[in-house]
Amino acid sequence: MVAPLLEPVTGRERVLDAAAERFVVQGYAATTLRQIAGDVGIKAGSIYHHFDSKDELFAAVLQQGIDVMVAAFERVTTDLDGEIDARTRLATHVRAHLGALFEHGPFTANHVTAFFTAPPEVRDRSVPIRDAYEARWTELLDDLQSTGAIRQRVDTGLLRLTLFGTMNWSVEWFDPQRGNLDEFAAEIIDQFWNGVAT
Amino acid sequence: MVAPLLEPVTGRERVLDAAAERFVVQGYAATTLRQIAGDVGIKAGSIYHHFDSKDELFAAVLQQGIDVMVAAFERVTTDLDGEIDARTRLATHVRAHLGALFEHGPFTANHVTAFFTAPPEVRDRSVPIRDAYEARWTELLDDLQSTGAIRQRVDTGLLRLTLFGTMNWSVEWFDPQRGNLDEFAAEIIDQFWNGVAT
DNA sequence: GTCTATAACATGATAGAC
DNA sequence: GTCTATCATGTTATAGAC
Repeated sequence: MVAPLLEPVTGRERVLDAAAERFVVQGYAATTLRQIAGDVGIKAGSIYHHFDSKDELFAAVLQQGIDVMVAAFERVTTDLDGEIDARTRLATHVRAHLGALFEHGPFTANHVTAFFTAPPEVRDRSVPIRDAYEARWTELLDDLQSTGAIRQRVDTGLLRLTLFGTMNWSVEWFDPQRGNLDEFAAEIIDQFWNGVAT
Repeated sequence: MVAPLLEPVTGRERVLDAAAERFVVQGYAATTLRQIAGDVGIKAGSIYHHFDSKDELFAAVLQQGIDVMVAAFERVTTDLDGEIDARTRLATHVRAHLGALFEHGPFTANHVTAFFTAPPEVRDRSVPIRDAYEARWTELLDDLQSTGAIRQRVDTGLLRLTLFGTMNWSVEWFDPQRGNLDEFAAEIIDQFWNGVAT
């Protein structure tokens, strides 16, 4: 578990942190503004000074989650500068994605556990936010294919969805306390890279 | 779109059908009992004559969805009797799973689109229901591995989760009106079976 | 300007009498 | 099945404290 860079100081940050915690374990519907307010030590109505609605509050949580994911992706891209081995590049980004999910607090995990607990309007509004991150993955996979490391027959769009499905779904069952994230990432890569057939 | 085998006759069935439709497009929280009651032509309170709570109603929808999935799996297993080609067996089951999701009404799709919109208690209570279906997949994959068709190094538990992630997530973006379900299933199998590396 | 409390309203889930 | 009542929750308006 990596501690947040800065302890929340403003009232808005405190509300945002409490909301992320509640949403990720209880989901959108089961979380009440009175609970969040109680966690922070204020009244429900006061939340409306910081956010226009429960929807806006949840959207802000998702936005911060994506910001963390994008930052993790960019950092790894920089670290990989000069690396040409395709499998290493893919594996490093997979590990970074899993790290963001499991090692950077409740904001990123909300995209998996709570995203679909929100009303459709909120989800729809979050799609463009996610697109920014997904575009980086599409670019990566297309690049790996253009250099010849990934078979031409493979649809990189489908591959991205497959990878995301595997990585994100793992939030539901993988326990970083018991399992090793490095080994887990390695297993996923082996399966995707080589296939399952003998 | 395959029509339901029987038109709903009892009041309970009518409520269940209306609920499945509402839940799959609006999610759990955004669906009100008044909407469902209105669709059927009764009052909200009257739903409690058929179901003990909104939670129970949603759980019943999920249960029916799993029943359809299990039935589809069993039917294909029977059809495959004598088939020994491992890739064909896997591909046929993948196609059956996708068929259940896209061609058998709103009940099955609720397990993807609405499952996580429900409060955690409802989700937790549905896990055993899903386990019955997932156990059949585990058995299939283990069998394919024991016959030597799937590499020993592959974790069949992870493979099942990977396959489920890919197939279920496709509900969010695959449009059976535009795409061909047979070709889609074939692409997935190719990717999983052979891997993506050159 | 920034943050919060209070009170009131609308809607929805739910229980019970009929 | 309906009808009525109750309680929780999102939301708004208003006012008060720093």
